Formats: sequence, C-alpha cells, structure tokens
Amino acid sequence: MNLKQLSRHLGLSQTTVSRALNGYPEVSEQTRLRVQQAAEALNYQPNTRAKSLATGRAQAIGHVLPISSSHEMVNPVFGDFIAGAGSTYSDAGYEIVISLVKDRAEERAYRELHRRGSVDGIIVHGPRMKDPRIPLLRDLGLPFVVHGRASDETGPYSWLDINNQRAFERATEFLLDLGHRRIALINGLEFMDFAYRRRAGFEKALRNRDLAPDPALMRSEEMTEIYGFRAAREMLALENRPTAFLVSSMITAIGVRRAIHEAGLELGRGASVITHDDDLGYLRNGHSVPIFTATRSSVRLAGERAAAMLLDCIRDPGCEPKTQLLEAELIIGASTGPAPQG
Amino acid sequence: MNLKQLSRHLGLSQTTVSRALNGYPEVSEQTRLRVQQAAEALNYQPNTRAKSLATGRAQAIGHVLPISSSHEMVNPVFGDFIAGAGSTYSDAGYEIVISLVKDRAEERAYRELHRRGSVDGIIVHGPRMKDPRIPLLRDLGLPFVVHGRASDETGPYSWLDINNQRAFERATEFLLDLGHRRIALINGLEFMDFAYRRRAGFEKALRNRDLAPDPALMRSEEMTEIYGFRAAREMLALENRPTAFLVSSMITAIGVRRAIHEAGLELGRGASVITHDDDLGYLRNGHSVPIFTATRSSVRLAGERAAAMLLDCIRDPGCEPKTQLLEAELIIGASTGPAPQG
DNA sequence: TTGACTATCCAAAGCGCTTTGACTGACATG
DNA sequence: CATGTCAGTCAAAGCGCTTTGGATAGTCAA
Repeated sequence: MNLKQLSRHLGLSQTTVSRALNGYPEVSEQTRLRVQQAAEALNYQPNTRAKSLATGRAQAIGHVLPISSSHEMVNPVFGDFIAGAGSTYSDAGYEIVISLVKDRAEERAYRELHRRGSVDGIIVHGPRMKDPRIPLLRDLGLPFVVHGRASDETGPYSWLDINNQRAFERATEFLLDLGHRRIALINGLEFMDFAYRRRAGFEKALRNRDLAPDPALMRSEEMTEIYGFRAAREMLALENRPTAFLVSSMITAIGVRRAIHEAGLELGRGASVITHDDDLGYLRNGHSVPIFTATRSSVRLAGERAAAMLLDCIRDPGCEPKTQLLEAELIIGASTGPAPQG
Repeated sequence: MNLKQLSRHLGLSQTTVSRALNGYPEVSEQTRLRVQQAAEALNYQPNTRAKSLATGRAQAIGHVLPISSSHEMVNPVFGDFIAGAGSTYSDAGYEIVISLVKDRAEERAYRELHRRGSVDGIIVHGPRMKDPRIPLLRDLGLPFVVHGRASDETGPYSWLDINNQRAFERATEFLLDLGHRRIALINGLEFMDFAYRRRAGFEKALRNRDLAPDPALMRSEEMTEIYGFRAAREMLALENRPTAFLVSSMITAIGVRRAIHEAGLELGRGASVITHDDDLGYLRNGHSVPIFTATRSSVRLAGERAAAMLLDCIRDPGCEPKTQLLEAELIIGASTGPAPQG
C-alpha cells in the first residue's frame, strides 16, 4: 500500500492525502479524519526512503562506534547510552544508524554518512583531547553533539559531558581525608579526553596537599577487567604498595578487587577502592549499600540529554552550540576505609 | 556532487556514469576508468536514499533491541555481537539500523521496519521459546536470521545458536564428577529459549545420576550482577547450602563470587562456580588461566556468522533456511574444585 | 554492398514521496 | 454586478538514482 493507491482508494489526490497525514492546515478536518482512518485501516506507512529523498531529511541519526583494534570490542557503555537516546529519537520519528569503524578510520565514516545523505545528525562518541572529527563535522555542516569534550578544541561546538576532573578531584580528596597517601590511579586511555581530565583532577587534589603523583602508581589502558586485575596485582607487589585505588570504570574495578582478594587483603580494610560508576543496567553498584564507593553519573541519562540536544540542533540549524556539564555524585560504599597504619 | 553534475562534468550521460560505477559491462574500459577517476577526484558518493528508492533495496540490516523494562538496559552482549557482524555488513555495503523497543512492542517494530522499507533483512535477538516474531517475519517475507532458536516453533527458519543444553549438561557433569551433589542453577529468564535449554541440560545431567533438581537451588532472572549476588547469598544462608553454582553469564557469576567471598568462602574451595562465558571484549575470562571454569562461546563470532548467513539469504531469496549450531567449549579455570567434605 | 552483430552510449521513465503553483467554488464586499 | 478573499483541492515537477528500450557507429561475413 503506497500513497498512490491510498489516494486512489479515497478518490483524492496524492497531495491532499499527504497533507492530511502530515498535519498541514490546507485540508478540511472532515477530509483529514477520513484519510487518517483509511490509512489506519489499510495499514499505510510512508516509505522512509522516498520521504527522505523528497524532503532532503534522512530522519536518522548516526552513531559511529570505533572498535578498539586491541580488544575488538565496542565500548560497553554504548548500550546504555543508546537505551537512553533511543526513545527520544523514536518519539521524534528518527531512526538510528550505526556505523562501526576500526580505530582511526572514523573520519572517512563521517564523510560517507554525510555525503550519502544517510543521517541528519551525529553523536560523536569517545572524543580525544585533540579530535579532528569536530572541525570536520563543522566543515561538513552536519549537526552534531559530542558525548564528552575535546580539551584542545578551541572553536565552539555542542557537547554534553560530566565533570570528570571535579569528580576525580573529590574522590582523591576523600581518600586523602581517610589518611591514604599512596593512591594508585587505574585510568582509561589518556589520549581520551575523559581520562585526561580525570588524571588532572587526581593530580590537582594531590598537589593541593603537597603530594607528588607517583608514576609507578599510575596506569592508563583500555578499561577491561583484566587490565584492572593486572595493574593492581603488580602494584600490590611493590615494596611500597598503594593503600587505595582510584579506578575509571566498574569493570576495571572488579578486576582490581580480584587482585586485592588474591593478595589476601580485604576491600575497604587493607585496600580501598573508588571507581567511576556509569550506572549501567546490568552492573548496578549495589542497591541500598553501594558495593564500591564511587563517582556516579548515569550514562543512560547522558544519552537522553544528548539526543534531545541533537534534535534541537537539527530543528534549529542556525542556533548557538549548546553545552551541558553534569556533576557526578560521590556515593560512599563499603570499598573505602581509613588507611591502614603502616 | 551528484550523478547529474558528475555526468555533465564528464560529458557523459547519467546512464553511462551509473553503469561505469556499478560495474556493468556495457561501457568501455577506457570510459570506466575515466569515470572512476573523476568520481574519486570529485569525491562523489551516491545518495543512499535515492539509490535504494530506485533499486527497491534498502541496503540496510535491522536489529531490533528489546529494552528490558525492569532494568532499562540493552543486553550487554549486543555490543560484541554487532562488532562481529559489523565488518561483514559494511564490506557488503550494508548499513545497520537499530530500533529500540520496550519489551513486547517488538512486533510492531518489525512491521514498521518492513513497511517503511527501511531494511532488507533482520537479525532476531533474544528469541523466546514460543516467539511470534518468527511466523510474523515469515509472513512479511522479510529475510531474517534468529540468533538463538525458538523451541516451540515448528516451521522452518534460519538460525544460529550454540548448543546450550549440551554445554550445561557437560558443565553439570563436570561438577558431579568433582563430587558436588548440591548444585545451584543461577539461570537467565526461562521464557528465553537459551535459558530454557540450559536448564534442560542441567536437569538431564542430574537425572542421569539419579539426582532430583532442587527447586530451592534454582533461580531465573535477568542476568545482572546484583541478581547473582542476591541469589547466591540467599542460597548460602540455607541450612543445606549448595557447594557449587552453575551460572548463566560472567556478569552474574561476578555477583555470585561476591556473595561467596562475603560468606567467608573461597572460590574453588568452599564453593565452586561454572559460568557461561560469551567471551566479551571488556570482560575476558582471564588470559592463561581462566578466572572461572566456563562454557565458552564467542558472541562476536556468532555475530560474524549470523551476518554472513543473513546476507546469503538476502542474495538468494528462494533459498532453504540455513542453520548453524556451535558447540561451547568447556574451559577449566580456578573456580572449581572438589566438593568440600560435609 | 548488404545485413547482422557488437560495442558503446543516451533519453526518458520510474521508484514513492513532498511541495509549488494554480484552479475552483463559495462567500463577502463595495 | 463586478471584484476580492479564502478554504479546499489538484496536476505536475522534482528529489537522485537505476533501468528499459532504443540509437549510432563500427566490424565482419556473405
């Protein structure tokens, strides 16, 4: 069933039927009702491709996901992010197009999505400090919102980020207040903007108390469980071992916890852990009592907000770039305690 | 830059340029070369929408993801599945369209994807034992491949599954051989086909040794960490507590491990654990020595295979449904040991 | 020289929709 | 009565591509 058939069936022109269904005012209420009922009854749905060809709007949002070549994985927070963004999109009649890209070939992917007319806007995931995608998208004139920020980018652009620096600064202060002096940072890849900022927060808090960050206690890698385990195990084997760990993701923190147990220590006693917590659906940080003391910020919420921002940008192309900075909450769980007396 | 402009630039007709680029034989090699070079130089990419309108092929594959209403989450294995499928799709020039759907509204989503002409084929995720989507898609005539199976479905359809029953049967036998008699099953939702089959395998192994499954030691829920923790904690508080746990996912097994530690037991000593392991990128089950004894099957590989099957079905619409059953590997890790002497 | 091919190219129709510009009555206005 | 206004409708063009059905020129055997 297409427009032509429907309009013939109704004895109306395609124009009128199209207008009736799309809410244009030049059609009588009576006709509109008749058309809507017939469309419903005959199960008519406009062909997306034809519609977008005619309007020039793709009615789709692009998400380009880099696949890490070392672990061939998609960032595990993506599922929750898209779960948040999804309903916003579909309420507005947008589809989601995802494009998987090996590492740095992303630029090409963006170019193609744009030139092929596949999408009306893009969410940029995993920005690095200096990220060529931002000027590129600006050049292309394709609306976009960055999930995160790019520290080295000077021009204006829309972004939604959490206050990573402040979150890790507070977490570090919390540990310092508990008496910890040897604090390890198990960070994400530090060319990623979020990880860079977290490190900055960590170092700032230390310096504020006249402590120097110890390179032996700082790691930066892709945030897998095994990475957390190995990093913590190695550090716990040091002569002058850390009494606390500040970790960039729950998954990695689980690895750290495993190493702590293996070393015969108890979480929150022999070794404290604070992690960042994206509040993932399948990996909730406890219920009444949090498992880990954590800096928490829901990535699902970020998805909702970012999607709304992007749709705004698409609706009003001339608008100023919007920004949104969310604060992470510091929640106190059972994984932290006073520094052991040494 | 569109076809019209490109062909004018070359002094050729649109027909010839289109044919040259799409590899039709009715164009001289010399002309083809000239066209290809110009297309490259001028950065020409055909508009996907126009192309698919003209050809009737959408050049896109649909993935409908149910969002669990209780946890508002997307199944965490999806990222890896799509990472596997992605390159197969993009090599063949297909885009990925994903559609998020709250729980059971899926049927409508499939119908719409089809009627709107958004996709040429669909991967069905998370089949239940009796799944209305299968007859629906058959009716619609839309090519599809099911990731998993639907036990109650009698008609033919294409699927790719792992041998869930055999995997859990073997795992149970392994525990029985170690002397365990009270074995708990921490399963996924049992209206899901995979969970149903796993339970069947578990019960079969018990019955083969004349043991009756104990309902107090069997749970079925969405596979989150917290679920594993709670279920295991409650069971460990029983008078006649289990000595081993058979768990349906790594994430849940991590919760089980947490409960075991909390109870003051040691993994592989006081309590053994076997889990199913999807071999997720961010959650590898150890490196040389596996953390958990596990039934392992890579979901990324399943994604690759399923995508290839689907593309085959699309290319050859009249073909017989294909099926593929992958065996899970039983890998022995440090989480299992002989049953404690009671 | 002719007819049959072959190789190479093109004009135009068509995919299913939106949108422009024009038309038709009905009604009010002067 | 002529004119203007307005609500409601439609025919047709156009979005960027593919594909059908020629057209043209060159080749070659009869």
